[in-house]
Amino acid sequence: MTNETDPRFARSRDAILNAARELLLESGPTAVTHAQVADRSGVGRATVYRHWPQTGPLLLEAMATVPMPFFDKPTAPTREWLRRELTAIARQLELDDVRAVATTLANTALWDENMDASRARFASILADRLAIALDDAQARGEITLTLTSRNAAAMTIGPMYYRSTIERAPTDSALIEAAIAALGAWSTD
Amino acid sequence: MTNETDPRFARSRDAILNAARELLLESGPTAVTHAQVADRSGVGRATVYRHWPQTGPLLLEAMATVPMPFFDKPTAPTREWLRRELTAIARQLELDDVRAVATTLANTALWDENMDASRARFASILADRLAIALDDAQARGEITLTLTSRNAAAMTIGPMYYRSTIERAPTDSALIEAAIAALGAWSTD
DNA sequence: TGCACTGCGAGTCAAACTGTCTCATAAGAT
DNA sequence: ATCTTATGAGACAGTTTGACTCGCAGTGCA
Repeated sequence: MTNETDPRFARSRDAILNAARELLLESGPTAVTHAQVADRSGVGRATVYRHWPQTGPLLLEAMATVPMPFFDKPTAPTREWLRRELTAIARQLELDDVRAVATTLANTALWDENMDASRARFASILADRLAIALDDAQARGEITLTLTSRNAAAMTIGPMYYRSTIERAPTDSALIEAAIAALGAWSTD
Repeated sequence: MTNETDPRFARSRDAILNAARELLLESGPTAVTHAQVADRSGVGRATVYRHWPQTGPLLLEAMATVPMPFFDKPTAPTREWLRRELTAIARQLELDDVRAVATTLANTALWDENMDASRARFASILADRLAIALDDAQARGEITLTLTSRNAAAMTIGPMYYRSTIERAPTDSALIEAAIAALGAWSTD
């Protein structure tokens, strides 16, 4: 049967995933078909079927190859860390492929349960990491939260996400600062 | 040729649009094909082609039949009006069809310029209305904005949009209050 | 180096789907 | 009552889809 370690297998797999990612970025999720992926990757059509009999999982794995913005391990002071992270996320959201993956995830998840699981995983990683960082910061007296820490992700990423996907414009630093300030009262020292 | 006022024409058109909207809601934008719309609407396949030779414009018009949340005409006091409007938008975002239209718009707009024009129109209506209302409120001394009024839509709708489309959970009132507070310093009288 | 293994490309094939056209019908206008 | 015209049904070629073959060649092992 299929040997996962065979270099030929790995080569085809990579070529297919690359082509799928390119197609998603250039023409959207509907362009990720067996035929188009085969053409683009130079791999035979039958080979694409062998690796991914359904295009859904292929699209899912292709999306996973795009590095998505996450909250890195928090450092002190939390406010500076948060500012850095949010700025990085804002910059990421200006990249075409990140926007493509994010909006495809949000949209496809409404009808595809595998995609929905992926969305949920992504959302909870972001929410968890930020909540932990903020709870720690509060414990250290850096901030007095006016918001549940579970609301922090929506409050900070939400505006940037809306700005880049609906308003389709870059996020300015004023928006980031306002979001940081909205989390609670930061101690000024 | 085609007579726009012919009741037969209007009947078919309505049936087609309804079927397209239902298909979008149930199975996503890829389900809006001539064949499926014809089946669902009970209209002949040729008739669907006669009305909309391309499925793109059909999807666009079908989406326009879903009532999307907008900022209504502002009333005083602005803070109460804003709270009411945001609460209404949050409730709208919990409806499946509104979420389907919003995320389909954001996603499809990345590759379809007609969809992108629709997205831009929608975004600027929201941003304009809110900006005008807030500038007026500031002129009347109700608030001192800490944010450009152009940033207000992203700051207020963004968190709710992220919450409903990425985190897939209802918006609580604390999130709305925090967003309102983040706009600036409200006069307390 | 030579051999056995197995993933691969190319091709075939039926089924389904797409887009276009024709034609008889009946709903609607006059 | 008669003319107009949107419609449904169906035919049709061209394309796409998904499932197979088969000979070939890259790979691991002796």
